[in-house]
Amino acid sequence: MKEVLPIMSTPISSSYIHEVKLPAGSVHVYANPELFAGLDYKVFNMANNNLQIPGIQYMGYTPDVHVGIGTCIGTTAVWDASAGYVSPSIVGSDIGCGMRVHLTNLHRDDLQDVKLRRKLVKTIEKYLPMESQQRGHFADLRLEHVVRKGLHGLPNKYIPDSYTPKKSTSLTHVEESRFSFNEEVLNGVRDQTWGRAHRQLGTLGGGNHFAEIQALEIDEEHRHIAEAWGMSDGQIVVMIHSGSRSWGGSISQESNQVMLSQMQRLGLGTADPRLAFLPLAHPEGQYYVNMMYSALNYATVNRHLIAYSIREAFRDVFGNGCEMRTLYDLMHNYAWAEERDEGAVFIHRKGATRALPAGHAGNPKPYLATGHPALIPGSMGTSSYIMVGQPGGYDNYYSICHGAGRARSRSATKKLVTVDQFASSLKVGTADEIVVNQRSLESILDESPQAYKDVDQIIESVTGAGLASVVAKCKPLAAIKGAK
DNA sequence: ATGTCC
Repeated sequence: MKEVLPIMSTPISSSYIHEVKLPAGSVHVYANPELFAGLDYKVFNMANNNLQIPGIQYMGYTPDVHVGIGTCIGTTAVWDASAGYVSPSIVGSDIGCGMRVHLTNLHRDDLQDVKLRRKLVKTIEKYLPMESQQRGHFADLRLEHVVRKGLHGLPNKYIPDSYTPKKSTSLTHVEESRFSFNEEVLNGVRDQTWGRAHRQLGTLGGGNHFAEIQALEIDEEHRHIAEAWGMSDGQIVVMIHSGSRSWGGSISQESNQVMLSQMQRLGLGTADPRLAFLPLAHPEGQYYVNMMYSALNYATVNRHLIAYSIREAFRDVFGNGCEMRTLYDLMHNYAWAEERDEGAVFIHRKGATRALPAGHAGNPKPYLATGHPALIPGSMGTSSYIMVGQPGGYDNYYSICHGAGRARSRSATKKLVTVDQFASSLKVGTADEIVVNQRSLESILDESPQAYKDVDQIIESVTGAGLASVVAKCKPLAAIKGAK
């Protein structure tokens, strides 16, 4: 592929916000000077390809941006909501991939003993289903109800706080509890796809997906928000990172192929032959949007069920008085319509988290006054963050980072990092050990912190650019990774 | 990310 270099880069209002002008248009990059200087030129090459899609109104990069298939992870791309385009490449293969945090009534001191952390991890392994060894978990669930109705498709027993409706947070403290769509698209789904997706419900999956037990460190400046959200220093929380498993995977793959062949017929294309897109109004564009929404339902329910299993394990270890209410569930891979000052727009976020500020009408009701929690995972063994949006996010359509951002490929990481180095970053063998469920660290070596950029630099870029603020830092005590 | 080749 031909190398495309930025013609000009102009700082906008601060050294943290850059407008990079390319032959096909411009991309706004939110990054501190150090991260900006270290960006791979390939991300600009990729931006230039994406800017060739007709009618694009805006493109932004978050500080954790890195090369992906067709489109960088860390992209926000915007079209008109009625006359625009949709691209599975700018959603990402794991449709609905996202984060969830639950608040417990336990304190860091309760988990001081490394043996107790080991017991907790073992118990979570017992309750958390694995696709490869199903033991009848969730046999009473109808997958069809789940993909059609999201959290509202679950029987009451899976809404753990449903017995106190006024205090229930399972259905209210989420980005969306149900995505509505034209359900006719489901008629064409193969039996095998239904079956596999049902077996995978409530499972973590591989790659960078995880469940972590963390302890909170509240940011002094935003303590009032933490308190309003029910968070306190040393509080134990459960953070979950997962997506729509093979349900969303097959939608991505099939729509990519179908769209690329339709594009050929219509004479559409960019310099990147893998970059798939079609007009929103095209039947295959409509098909993708509808199926994508079913995957957003699947992904939200999947994280909910992972939390349900972990809650069962916590109650097994700590007794029935152990609470685990939902703080929030939100996604970083999707496309949907949003209202703006200028009218309705169709926004893609690929590895970008929406962080709405206080008072924004897009907040779910419980978070209207404060802004909703924006959940940002760190790399394994490093801190994660709970943030809140700031008004300065408007220009970037309120998108912030989605994590540390990969610094090197999985294969390059495996060559660079030894198992001993990984073990030492997890403090294995010490009283502070971050207990991991996997027996062989080698199998998840490509997830070691050395594979990722420094999450603190990413967060500093987001706060420095005025996009969002840190409400709490989350220090990991134990991590559960999915099986390969 | 992933049914890592229906």
